[in-house]
Amino acid sequence: MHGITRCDMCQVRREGICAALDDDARAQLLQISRRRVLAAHNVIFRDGDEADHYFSITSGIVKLVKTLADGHQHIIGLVHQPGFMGQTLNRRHTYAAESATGVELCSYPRAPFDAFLKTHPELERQIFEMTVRELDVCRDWTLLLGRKCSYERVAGFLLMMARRMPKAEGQVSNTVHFELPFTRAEMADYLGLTLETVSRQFSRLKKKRIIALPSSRDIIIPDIELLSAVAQIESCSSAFDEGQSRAIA
Amino acid sequence: MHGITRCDMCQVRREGICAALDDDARAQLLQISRRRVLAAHNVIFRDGDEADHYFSITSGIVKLVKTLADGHQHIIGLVHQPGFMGQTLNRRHTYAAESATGVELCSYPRAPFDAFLKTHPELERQIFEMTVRELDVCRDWTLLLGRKCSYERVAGFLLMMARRMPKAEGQVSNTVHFELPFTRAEMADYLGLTLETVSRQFSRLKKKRIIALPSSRDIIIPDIELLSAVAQIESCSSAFDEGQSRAIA
DNA sequence: CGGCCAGTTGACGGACCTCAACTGTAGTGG
DNA sequence: CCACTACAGTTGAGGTCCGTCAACTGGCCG
Repeated sequence: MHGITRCDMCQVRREGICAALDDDARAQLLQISRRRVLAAHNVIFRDGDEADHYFSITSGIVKLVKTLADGHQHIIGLVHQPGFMGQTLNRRHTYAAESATGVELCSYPRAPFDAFLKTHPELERQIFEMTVRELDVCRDWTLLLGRKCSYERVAGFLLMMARRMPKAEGQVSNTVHFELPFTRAEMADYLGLTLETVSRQFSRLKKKRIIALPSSRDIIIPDIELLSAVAQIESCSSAFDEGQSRAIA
Repeated sequence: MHGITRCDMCQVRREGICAALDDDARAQLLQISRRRVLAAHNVIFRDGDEADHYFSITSGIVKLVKTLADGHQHIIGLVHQPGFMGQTLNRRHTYAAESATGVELCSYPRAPFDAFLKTHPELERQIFEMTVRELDVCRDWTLLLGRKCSYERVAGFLLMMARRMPKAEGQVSNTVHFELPFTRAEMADYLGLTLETVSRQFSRLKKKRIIALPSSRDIIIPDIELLSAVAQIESCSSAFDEGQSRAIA
């Protein structure tokens, strides 16, 4: 009836918000959507902008950023594909969003999307569930920021990235290999550290052979279980024992 | 038809989840709800428990707590009245909930509540909005934990508490007076600090006359704007200049 | 009174920040 | 081809904020 739409090519049409919709509803939503393809480091919206659009991330990673008065940035969240942004009760955004990698997204003007939501409770349900998941992730992050030392934070970050990497077919090995789409400074802004500290912890992880770094963005994790153990250490000093881990007092 | 129900006495029936419901629907929901009244420091659910109930907090404050392997606790969130808990996609809770103050709540078994939700999208919408708000709060908290020094964190915490205090009738002054329902250790667990550091920052705030402490739990904030300024400082060292604040380089 | 707990304060050390120098890589243009 | 620049990243030296350990105070209750 509609012929081929861009939805048919979409990587995430069986995930994300569209997973909740049947073909008809998706075609209807398509009417009010606008496709955007962004290179890395482009602004999607700014802190203080009118929150007049919703966004469905179909490819890539988006940074949610607060800029402090002294110019420092803090990344309060990452939205990976398939993701959704724009749920807020405020009239204006309280943080900025920019593409961390190349990003593809569908944007929806607020008013017609809200109207569509009213007639499609299954979509609202889906967005609700995605929001609940984000809240869980955010709460876990407060634990990392509040209670972990720099070594554990960096390990935790790499672990999160590794777990989000699509597994190769029939992948069973513990080895993960991926390219980091972030600078040391960006990771620092996310981890509540400085870029120097992040770099030092990379060096430490490398020295202990928990990761290998063919180049600075090229991460090989020989054994993800090992990395996971490092990320969960709860006594900071034990991270500094070479080899044996000390019992916790 | 039903005569007087306990909902008629409820402080928050015009807020929280019940605000979304008309009298009939509320009466219906009442059928599956169970009222619980808890003193401070009682467990509502434990980390790892089956997530088989939802909870609507009608009075008091609930702590969401993760216990680490070394016995330390971290408070990942507070739920104030009117609040809602239990939205999770996991079969089991990933943190514990316990009353921080005296708490009154309505609990709803998961299955019938979910069924009720299906027929009352306005309630789902309400819970969704409350979840979005919590996500916003949680993201702001990551900024505090990731980028603020102990002085700012304690100020930020007091500011949050002060803002949640119900204003007296026609209150226009900048003065706020309330009783803290937390020990220094609990605040430390929330702020990612130690109880000693929290205590030191209380002393500092007191010495600078930003707060007054008739007793250790009795907080008087003479000028909330002043406290707000302290909480938003973005250069840590400037917090230590007595009197003048240094320009940020 | 004595025990217990919350809270305060001090001394000290360590993890992380700041400042700085240096390396490596990529892009530009003579 | 080789400066020259620009930027990401690494590494070191030194200072400081905060955690650890400890002693002390004050209130409460049996």
